[in-house]
Amino acid sequence: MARNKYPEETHKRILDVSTKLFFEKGYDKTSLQDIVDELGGMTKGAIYHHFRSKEEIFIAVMERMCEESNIAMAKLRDDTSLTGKQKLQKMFSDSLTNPEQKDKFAVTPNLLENPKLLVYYLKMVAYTVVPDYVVPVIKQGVEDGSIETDYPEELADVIMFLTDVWINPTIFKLSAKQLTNRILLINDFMKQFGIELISQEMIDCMVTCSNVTEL
Amino acid sequence: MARNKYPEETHKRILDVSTKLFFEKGYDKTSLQDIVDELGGMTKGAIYHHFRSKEEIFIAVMERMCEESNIAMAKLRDDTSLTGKQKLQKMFSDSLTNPEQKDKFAVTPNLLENPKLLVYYLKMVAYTVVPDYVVPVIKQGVEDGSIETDYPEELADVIMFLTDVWINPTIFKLSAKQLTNRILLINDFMKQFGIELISQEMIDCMVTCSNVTEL
DNA sequence: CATATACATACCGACGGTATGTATATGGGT
DNA sequence: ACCCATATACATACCGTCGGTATGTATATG
Repeated sequence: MARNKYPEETHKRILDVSTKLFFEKGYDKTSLQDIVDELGGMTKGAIYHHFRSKEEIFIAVMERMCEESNIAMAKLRDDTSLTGKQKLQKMFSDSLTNPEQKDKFAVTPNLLENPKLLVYYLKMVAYTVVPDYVVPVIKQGVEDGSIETDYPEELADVIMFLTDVWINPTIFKLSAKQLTNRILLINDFMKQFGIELISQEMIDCMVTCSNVTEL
Repeated sequence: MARNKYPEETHKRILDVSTKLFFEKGYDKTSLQDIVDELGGMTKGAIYHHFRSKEEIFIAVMERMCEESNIAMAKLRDDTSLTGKQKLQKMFSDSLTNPEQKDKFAVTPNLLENPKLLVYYLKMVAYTVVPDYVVPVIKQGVEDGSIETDYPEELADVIMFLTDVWINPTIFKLSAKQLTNRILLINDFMKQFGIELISQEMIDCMVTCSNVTEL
């Protein structure tokens, strides 16, 4: 039993199992033995044939997960039929309803108990999503007159920080009421820049869809 | 060589060395052997006599570090000679100039490379500083008329989140210009609630005092 | 002087990672 | 179509280091 015909299947299975465990138990608390056990009848040798380290598995897991949403954001950014403001609103609503990502993060008990994942997420937002997707959209909004600001970079950053981190129930446990209030506060903030990011129906949707702690 | 006369000295030395290493190298990358080596002529037995685990050392390190600033914040909160708004402004300026905390965080290359420390910091802000010190101050501000908001809890949270996390150069690398812009944006935001958190001289002070990356 | 304390020493299983062995799928020559 | 050298896809055995524990021992203390 050596030399499989379809090594890419094995590669994918390792990533699938690792994804599940990293999100369920956290990176630190997932050992390579855990991954081996979950793979069923495969050994550490197989894993280290496909990946050079546990860290490399983690990176591959995260990159595969982000790929899809990044493609979607790039498409939205390059869409020529929408104003900057409309794109920003769509970005926000998409981030709330992206089913695949939500499913994966749903099994994470709390990102604060999964520091490696949290840090990857923060870096991803700050160093990729903001500069590559949000800043261009806001700059477009400034040009087409739908958004008003003297600091497009900083505005992009604070928007993503508030919407992706501060009101993220995967990071901070929030009751439905707390989440609603936070969203209302963000909305007030955004009005300064001519943006109503969130409609009332969206707030209702978020509160019901998100895995908030019930009162 | 057994049974020291002054065990509390040993206890303190372990905390001192651990503090240094946890901030310099990060928690994960600091092994107990590193601590033993840095202690010079002491063994793991000594450490495990004073602490039950590496985790417990970390908690003791962090609690000792936070103790002082928490006492200061409690004093400020219970001061009867200031309005809520004035207290909030002082809290903010104090957090920028607290010398002891700054010294310790200054040696940290980047909190994003020190996930355990970052998470402790986030939890500390969200679950202790905000509810115990900032919310009472804002509620007082609402009562004495110096602050206007319908959501004191959420306002307290977003203020600390923006000022302690978003513009924290220990977490996100920022150039002097980026930091200035972020502060201006926060200031605009705060004006909605009748609060000018930051004066121009404070901005200058922050930018020069903070360990920002120079252009 | 008995005891509790403040350590030192020796040891443990689990961890991430490596070195090496082996069977088979693959591609090139005939 | 067949053979064979080679690269590949693993399995097995092993390594140093990690956090943590069990035990031994000298000394301060009451």
